[in-house]
Amino acid sequence: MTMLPTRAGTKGMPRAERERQVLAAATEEFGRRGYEATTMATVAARVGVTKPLLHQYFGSKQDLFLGCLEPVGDRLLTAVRTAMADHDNGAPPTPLRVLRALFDALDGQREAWFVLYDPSLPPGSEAAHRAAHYRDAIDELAATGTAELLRSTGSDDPLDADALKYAWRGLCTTLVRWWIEHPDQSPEAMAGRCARIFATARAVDPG
Amino acid sequence: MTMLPTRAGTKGMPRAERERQVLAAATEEFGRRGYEATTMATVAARVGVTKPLLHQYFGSKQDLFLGCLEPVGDRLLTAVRTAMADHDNGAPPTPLRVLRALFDALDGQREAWFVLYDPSLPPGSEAAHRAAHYRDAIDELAATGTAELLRSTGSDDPLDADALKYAWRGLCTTLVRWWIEHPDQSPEAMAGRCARIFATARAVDPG
DNA sequence: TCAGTAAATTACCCTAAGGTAAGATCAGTT
DNA sequence: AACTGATCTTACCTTAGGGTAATTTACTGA
Repeated sequence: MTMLPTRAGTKGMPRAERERQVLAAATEEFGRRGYEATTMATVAARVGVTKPLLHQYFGSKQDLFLGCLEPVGDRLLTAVRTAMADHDNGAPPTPLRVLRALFDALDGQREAWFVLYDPSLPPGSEAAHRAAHYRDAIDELAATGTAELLRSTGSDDPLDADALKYAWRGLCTTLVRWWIEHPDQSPEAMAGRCARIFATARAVDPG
Repeated sequence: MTMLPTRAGTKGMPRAERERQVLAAATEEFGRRGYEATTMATVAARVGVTKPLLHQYFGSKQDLFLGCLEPVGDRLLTAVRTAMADHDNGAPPTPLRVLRALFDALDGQREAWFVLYDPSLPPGSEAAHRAAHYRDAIDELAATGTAELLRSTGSDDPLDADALKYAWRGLCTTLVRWWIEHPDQSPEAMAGRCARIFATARAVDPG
């Protein structure tokens, strides 16, 4: 009698399921094209539905974006957090552990990274603030790692620390982008490749 | 009698001068906000003029973009080319020489870098192709540098080479972006900072 | 002084896209 | 068989922005 979580409605599928579908499609679309270039109609079409339904279910375009941002941000943040926490003495160095964690967390939906790092979010908007909040939280974690490094080389310039943190963030973004362009690469393969690349970079003549 | 390069016209200024003004403003705007988010009206307003004038002088929005792209692309390409050419034996290592050349070439108009690396260009458009052409030309130069490095570490995976090239490009982009957020930093200061950052990165425990 | 020309603007058109209102379609219930 | 409620669509409104046509303004030179 009571229809608790039963499939309901007409032609389509229950709301919860449709919402999951939409969020997956929107995350990929926002990540790939960016917020500005993504249209509600396109997202709707991807799941075989029309625009008004998205508005009924999620509200405005920005609300839909926020719906994508939260799970992605949480997932990435905890991935980095745990990767930095378990530093067994036999484990790979922290940067590689973090990268490996990111690749694992993004596997299956690699574009999700760019939901966090979308430069086309309306400045000053709720979406921009929330995305920045997640970025800052991740940067915070990165900062503890880089600070350690900087002490070891004797640099105490705070701007150096900031730039290094920034460079690390940019490097992660770049590597994820490369990964997206090479869909056949597994997270493991990527982690190994990063290790080799780091080793190569270390071979630069220090002038 | 003949009015060769004389100041002409009415209230404003001669066309050549206005065009230079517009190109400077548009380059900054395209670089800062990206192609999509830049509006003709905004660029026009920046130089105290209205939209139709831009169309009369440059044609379409894309034409205006191409007008910005060409000088920027040429400037950056030759900067990198010459930086890689003069490797005296006492000089800093190639990556740092290239960065220094970029900072010098971009000084006074740092956003110009992102005219080349704008992800919001209409896919398949003339603008996208031309920008890609410049990027590829610069990458080509970078590839000769990274290939040398890779030989020295024994890796012969072509994907490693591609990823390294890609990572280098991304690192440059990231460093320029940091620089834009720190307007008081001179090119010299940036070059020095990059050297310190590289040294710090080399201190990562190789696992 | 008056014609010619360059510089620039006002007023307009058209399309794309965010957003909404109202109705259509169907599952299950009574 | 009619009702209820969930799903989903058609048709529409509104705004922003690229682009154009026609006109105005003012300098220059005869």
